[in-house]
Amino acid sequence: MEKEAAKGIRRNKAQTKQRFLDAIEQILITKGVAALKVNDIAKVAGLDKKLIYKYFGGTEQLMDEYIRTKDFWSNVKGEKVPDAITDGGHAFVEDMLLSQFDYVAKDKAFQKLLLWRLTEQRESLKKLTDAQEANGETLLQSITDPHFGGQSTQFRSIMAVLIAGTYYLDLYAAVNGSVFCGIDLQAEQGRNEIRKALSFLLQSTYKNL
Amino acid sequence: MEKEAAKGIRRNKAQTKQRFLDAIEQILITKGVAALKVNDIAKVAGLDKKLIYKYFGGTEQLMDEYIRTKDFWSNVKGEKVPDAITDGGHAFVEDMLLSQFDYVAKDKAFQKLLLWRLTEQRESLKKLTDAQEANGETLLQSITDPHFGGQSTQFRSIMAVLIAGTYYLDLYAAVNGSVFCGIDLQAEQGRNEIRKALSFLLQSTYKNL
DNA sequence: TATTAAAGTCACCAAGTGGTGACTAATATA
DNA sequence: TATATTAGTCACCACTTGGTGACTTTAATA
Repeated sequence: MEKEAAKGIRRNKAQTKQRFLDAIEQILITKGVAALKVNDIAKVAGLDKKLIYKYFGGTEQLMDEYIRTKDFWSNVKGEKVPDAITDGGHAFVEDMLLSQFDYVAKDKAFQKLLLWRLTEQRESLKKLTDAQEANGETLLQSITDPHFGGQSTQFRSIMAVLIAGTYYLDLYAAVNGSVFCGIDLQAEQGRNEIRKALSFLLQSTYKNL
Repeated sequence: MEKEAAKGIRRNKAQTKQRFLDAIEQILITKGVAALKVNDIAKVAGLDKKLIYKYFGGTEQLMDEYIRTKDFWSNVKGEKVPDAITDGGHAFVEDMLLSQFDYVAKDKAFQKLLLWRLTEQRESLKKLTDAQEANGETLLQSITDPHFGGQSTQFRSIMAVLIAGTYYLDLYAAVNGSVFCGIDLQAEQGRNEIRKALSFLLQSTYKNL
């Protein structure tokens, strides 16, 4: 019983597993976490739910595998650390912050993941969080900590506020009337105001901290 | 059939309705929105679910009434606008921001409401949002707009980022390992760093904008 | 005290939920 | 080609879900 190495044949375990993972994402995006039920997942995947138990062990494990296998780093990947940093990472951090603001706005699945993480404790989500933290820690240590020295913790707190701010605003914009503090978060003009605010706050930090 | 004016008697419609509303809050706090099911609500309230349909029309309406009747303004109420403002509202806004940061951390029910609002579109939640916006608008127009003049929109964007930041950090702290950007959001020390960050960013805004 | 309206209970239903055992169908190898 | 193995289907189960009609119990008032 050799594997067929996933050709486009009728019966293919790997392909079928992927179909379920795709179904998860589709439902997540369109209906949210609460709609992730076995019967519906199978319906969307166009396959029998029995296979979910056979291949993943159950819905929970399927969801975990989705979280584990989804690539959330495409936005960060492009951000290679420049060779020489002369501004304490100002330009780099600003770019990261702004592109994150745009990335989260676009990736509906990632939005749901953020929300999911605020709603439920789940090992696979915790893993994702830890990975994000570890990734950030590396950047902070290599780029900004040296520049801010004794104030590095204060800088981290500021970054926490700014990043948290972009997350919340993107999540808020996706659901509500989207006007927050009088700023229309769905309009390009409003989003530009937020970008300017982020840049301003970061600039002030680099100047005054 | 006169009303008994809600004495502590055995059969009392008003009291019974309140019991259901209390049950909603309890479940919301302990298990989250997803756990708001008719049978469970009735069980927690210690009454028959039929009464939910009789008195409210159904679970949906009961939830709506909970959202409508809960007082979310206790944190803002204390914040009476001072008579004379000479600092462009700096002290007032700072106090508002910091006390909001603490209020949201404490009120578990409000946290769930914030989350709910990011998860689902619901008329009663929209109403709550609109009320918040209207309230904020009044403050912005009377206090900060005059001070910032042509930059008032930019100031609003900054406030949006800062408020959104406190919301997200409080929500995040309530669920996860609670370390965000290397800051421990459950430890008093970490929360103090965030407070300092908020104050610093606001101060910079008042100085440099 | 008898009557009546409302408060509250209970048994029951239909639809949806997660989950499984027994089956059929395809396919790799002996 | 025969056979074992795995992919995939299907019918079915027990339980939970939202929801209701028929009932009993309380208590205000004629």
